[in-house]
Amino acid sequence: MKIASWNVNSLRVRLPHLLDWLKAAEPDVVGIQETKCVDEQFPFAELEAAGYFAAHNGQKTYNGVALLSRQPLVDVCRDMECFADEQRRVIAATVGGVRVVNVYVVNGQAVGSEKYEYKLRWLAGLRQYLEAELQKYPKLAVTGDYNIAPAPEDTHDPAVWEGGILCSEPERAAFRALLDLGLKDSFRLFDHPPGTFTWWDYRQAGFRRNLGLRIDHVLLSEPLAAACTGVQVHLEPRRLERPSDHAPVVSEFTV
DNA sequence: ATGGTGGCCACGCCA
Repeated sequence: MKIASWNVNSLRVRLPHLLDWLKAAEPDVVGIQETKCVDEQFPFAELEAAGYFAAHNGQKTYNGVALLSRQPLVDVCRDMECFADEQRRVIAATVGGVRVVNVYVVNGQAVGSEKYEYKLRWLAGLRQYLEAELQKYPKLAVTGDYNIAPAPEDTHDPAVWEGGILCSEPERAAFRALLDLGLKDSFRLFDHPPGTFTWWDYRQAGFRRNLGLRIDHVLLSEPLAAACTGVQVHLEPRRLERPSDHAPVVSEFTV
């Protein structure tokens, strides 16, 4: 079984890339972020033809998250009960006994900004939400664009990034608070080459120069972490013409 | 040099 996370930066633009990648990678479940479309524009038919059930929590222009699955998606939920939010950033569903929560965490723009304060409030809400989900579902996977690089080695140049947005201590503390619930950063269960990232700025030839960050993560509860056999970043879609600025992250399981 | 690239949408916002 494979559970993946991918920020596609507009699903309508990236649908051909997504369909090609689904065929090549054969993930069982995919959390998609930044669909940037309303539910009426979501390509249910194309994804069904590709063999995937889908659930979407969309809005116009910004944000928007979806779950794709080869098996039916059960008990779909589109908000965090404990945190009211007009922005569409969460979707959760149960697939074959595994609860999958897919999140698009607030970017935060700049440390100290209003959006940054919203990001920290949002992450506190996420912690509370996931704490309750873990009570209900021992097998929990949390896919997402977290917009947090957990450690200096998750940046191409700590001198540039440390203390700034995506890398500030309060953001990292909020990420650790999620792990403190009993979740594992699945990527760190395995060894990876230095400079393994999931996002590269479109500007300044960031991908070609590997000026990246690791900000997309699949967190796993203990039972799933114990069954996880590997985590990979798929660079192929990032090499294409008109790519998303993010690459897919795939966690693989024995079951 | 406070730029730069891209998506949305039609100008500025957001990342």
